[in-house]
Amino acid sequence: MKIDPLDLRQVSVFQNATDEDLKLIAQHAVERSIEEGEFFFFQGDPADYFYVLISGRAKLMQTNPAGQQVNLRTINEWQMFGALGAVREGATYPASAQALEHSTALAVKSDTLRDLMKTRPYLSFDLMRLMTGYIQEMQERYRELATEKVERRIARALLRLATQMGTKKKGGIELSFTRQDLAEMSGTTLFTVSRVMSEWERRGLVEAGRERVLIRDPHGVVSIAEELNQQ
Amino acid sequence: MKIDPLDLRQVSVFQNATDEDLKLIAQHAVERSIEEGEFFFFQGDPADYFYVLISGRAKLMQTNPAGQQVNLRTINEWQMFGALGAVREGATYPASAQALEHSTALAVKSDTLRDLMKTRPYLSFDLMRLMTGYIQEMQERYRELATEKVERRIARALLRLATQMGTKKKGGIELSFTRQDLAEMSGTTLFTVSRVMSEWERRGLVEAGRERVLIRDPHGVVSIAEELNQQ
DNA sequence: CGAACAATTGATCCTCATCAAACCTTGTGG
DNA sequence: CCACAAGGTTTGATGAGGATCAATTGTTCG
Repeated sequence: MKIDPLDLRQVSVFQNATDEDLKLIAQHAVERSIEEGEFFFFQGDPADYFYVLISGRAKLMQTNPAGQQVNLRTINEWQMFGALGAVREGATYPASAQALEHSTALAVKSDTLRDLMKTRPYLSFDLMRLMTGYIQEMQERYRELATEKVERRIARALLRLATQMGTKKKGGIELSFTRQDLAEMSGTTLFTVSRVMSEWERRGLVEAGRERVLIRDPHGVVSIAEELNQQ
Repeated sequence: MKIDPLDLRQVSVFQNATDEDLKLIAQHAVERSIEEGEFFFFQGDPADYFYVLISGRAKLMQTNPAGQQVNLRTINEWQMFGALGAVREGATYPASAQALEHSTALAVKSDTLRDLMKTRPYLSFDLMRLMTGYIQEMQERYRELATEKVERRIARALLRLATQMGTKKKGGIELSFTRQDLAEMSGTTLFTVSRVMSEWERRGLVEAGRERVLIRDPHGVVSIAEELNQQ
């Protein structure tokens, strides 16, 4: 699959890049395709490349020494990932990137971006904008995890997923993921997620299936996520 | 209190700045002193200024709609805070900054930094380095909160505090904070922190007092923080 | 049809949060 | 200098919220 360099402008960090910038980046890019379950990189690897996903879906996750995982975020087409290494020379990836389905990404040497940014402030700004977004999201999720009850956390994770990768179907918003995925996204276990989903189904908020959830009543889910006096 | 502009080089983001840069920033800076418990800014305020703490201590914290708080980090002298707004025009602070003691900070219009960065890539890089550091720390703390037990989280919070603001005394490392602070830092309650501290004191790891902890056996605390098979 | 894997459900147990009461420590004002 | 107030800390009792484990039931795909 050959990529038109100008397609790279869909990447948020490259929204203000010139055509020349994009061509230059494309020239330095290598395409990498991997199968479901395989990894683009592992936590701890030297962060010599950053990636742009051009097809498929992946997830960023952290693992603790005991092997338990948490999902940091899911990566969709035209999103950049593994870019933290572009800033610190000699850095290592702070998380692992695993394909959720057959996926293809462009790999670009971190130096390339670093060099470009030296003379193109708009690139730095757009990358910083992305970073501040991550910081805010992580801060929020941290607070959530520290202060909110599971049901609400699951509701939030579901809504985040819906905006990130939900597809509107008749009757609601369709999502595709396992209970395990959702559990890792909300800091709980697949059992708890399953119970909560069953309860929601009973209440008519969602329709659950294997690796699939249809949100019938988005407003109802929002009200669980937001409701104040969750005594 | 008048500040020598060159002192600003102690700020990590300004480590590579020229003398002229620093003078320019100093010219645009306003000094603000506040008392213990008061706020430099609140979560949700327009982020028109970034700050550099020049004396005292402060904390960054997030509050949820119900009023529960979590501590994101403590701010020490010559650290920058509230800088996320320097990137996004029209942004609001994602957290509140409260003084832990009488504190003074330089407030600088976000625009100033934004304009400087347009022509000084080293500033952008140093700010990005700071940001990637935050992202990594938040990712780690998020994982901790999702997967580790309280005792270990408290141990980690304690160690983080020790490196950030511990002072070596004979017999150990001395720290100054309330149980409540530590609880907010590790996502638990002051009661649990108190119990854990008592237990550690019984084991000879620490010596606890009012608003004060002396770490007698740092290695012992580390082993609690790291130990694998915390079955 | 069978194997592999996702999901459900029930039973049990454990970690912590919550609430209440008492205790210490520090600083202040009479 | 003592008494008292304010706020930090400790400790106990209790219970809820979820994790964990086990067994069973879908679902999908070769």
